[in-house]
Amino acid sequence: MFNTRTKIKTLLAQEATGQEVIVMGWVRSFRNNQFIALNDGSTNNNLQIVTELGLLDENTLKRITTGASLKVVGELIPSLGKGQKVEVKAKTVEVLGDCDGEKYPLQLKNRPSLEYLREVAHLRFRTNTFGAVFRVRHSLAFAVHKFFNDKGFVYLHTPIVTSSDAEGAGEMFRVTTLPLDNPPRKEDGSIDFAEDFFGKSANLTVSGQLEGELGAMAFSDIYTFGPTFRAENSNTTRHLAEFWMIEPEMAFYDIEDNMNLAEEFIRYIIRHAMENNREDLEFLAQRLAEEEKQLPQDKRSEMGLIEKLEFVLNNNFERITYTDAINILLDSPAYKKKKFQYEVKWGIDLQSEHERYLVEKHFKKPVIVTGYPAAIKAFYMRMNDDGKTVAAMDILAPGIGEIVGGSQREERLEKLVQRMEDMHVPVDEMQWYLDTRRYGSVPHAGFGLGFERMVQFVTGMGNIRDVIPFARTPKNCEF
RNA sequence: UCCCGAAUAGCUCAGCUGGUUAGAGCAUCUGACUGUUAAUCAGAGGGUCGCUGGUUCAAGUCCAGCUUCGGGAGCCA
Repeated sequence: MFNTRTKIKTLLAQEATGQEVIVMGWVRSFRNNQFIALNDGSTNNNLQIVTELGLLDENTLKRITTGASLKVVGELIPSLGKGQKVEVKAKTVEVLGDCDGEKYPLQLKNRPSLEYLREVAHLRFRTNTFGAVFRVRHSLAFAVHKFFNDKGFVYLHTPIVTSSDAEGAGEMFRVTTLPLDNPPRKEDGSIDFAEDFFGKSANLTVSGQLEGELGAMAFSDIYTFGPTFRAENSNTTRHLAEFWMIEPEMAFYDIEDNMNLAEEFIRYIIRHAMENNREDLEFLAQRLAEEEKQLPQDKRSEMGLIEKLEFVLNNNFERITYTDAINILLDSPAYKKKKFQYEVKWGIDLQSEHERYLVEKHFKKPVIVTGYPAAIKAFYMRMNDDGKTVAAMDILAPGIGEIVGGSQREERLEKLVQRMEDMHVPVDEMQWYLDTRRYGSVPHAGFGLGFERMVQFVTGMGNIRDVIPFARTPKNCEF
């Protein structure tokens, strides 16, 4: 058995009584031919390994370079130096893997930029920032499952490859095995997808919601948590071509139940990270604070990262209707001073600048907007009694914008079919979906939460490409 | 896709209104030192100035196109 080591996170919490320990990890720095800062990814804190002069031969000393991997056997003792509580006095040091200093792209003392690290994304996990980000990401993902599991939701795996293009959530990636240079064609010259692998045109999913509704009609409460794809040519700090989405769907829920669940859910996973990743979050808060020092005073956030998260835990989200939102905007000093680039009037879709104003200037906390005009929302959203608005809800977060989009679904068959026809959704292809409304239809609701945007919110990272291990964006599919 | 900005050493950046051999800090390598904490000290190596074309006696510097990156907008989660 090779792995008899103790992880560094565990060792740093132990009482140092000179007990023998085995540690393995990667060299972060090597000072004075004597002091190795070793990291194994279990925590951002390094373990100091002390090698007494003369312990190691010349050759081994030369091989202990930044990035090299080591196996160290030694005694855990109280540190003689000031920077750390405990350290390991080495008995043996074995280089497991060499790391050529001339070629290694990560020399951390250079404080490489986030942009540069994106180019070496295969190595960036070894930095403090990305170590913290991806431990927090893991923790949030774990909390997602724990939250829903504890409430009795069924984790339903909706398909990645679909033939349905009804959701209209965006441009889709086509999945095909047809030859690109010479596809089979029908008599009218169009491509004959009957000859394709699935016998019809297929795409990568843009949402698991419709399939999720099928599950909710049997299990009552389900959720999906999986990759989602949009072939939009979006070049922003908050869009990816491949991202992870959480989509719960609940039978016997109305729009208010839906909002309550979403709010409880967001608080739960943030609290989980706060309780389990405190050190990483404090490191990220520090990083963010230093980054913001570069900004002019008026661009800096009023709250630090930790305060912001605590604020979200301790304050209810503001709930307003779309109509209220429009009225607040029309009454705002920003509107009167003509600060908005886009027109404000009932019926428009809220623009980024409007959402930012509501969230960051007016309420200064997350806001849930409900009751959007039917014309600007998807076909499956339930029509309100006014005949003009639908039971939709968006949760807007400071700095990120829309983090959740959800609705109570239209459970009445005739109204749903009418909406589909009005919005040119192919009713014939959607009979399987309409069956839910034919056979024991019930009021139900659900929402979608973009996981990476949540990770951005919790870690304070400004660019969504820095919160997913390997970002897929237009013109970029490395690694 | 649109608007703005950027691209100079492995990294982070200087390089002014065009003018000899393109600089700094860090990293790397060599040596010294040895309880260091972004260790310190001395020395060395390292560049097709993103690509293509143009203007000019002369282009890292000016112009055009392209590529990539960053910020903002749209689309959205």
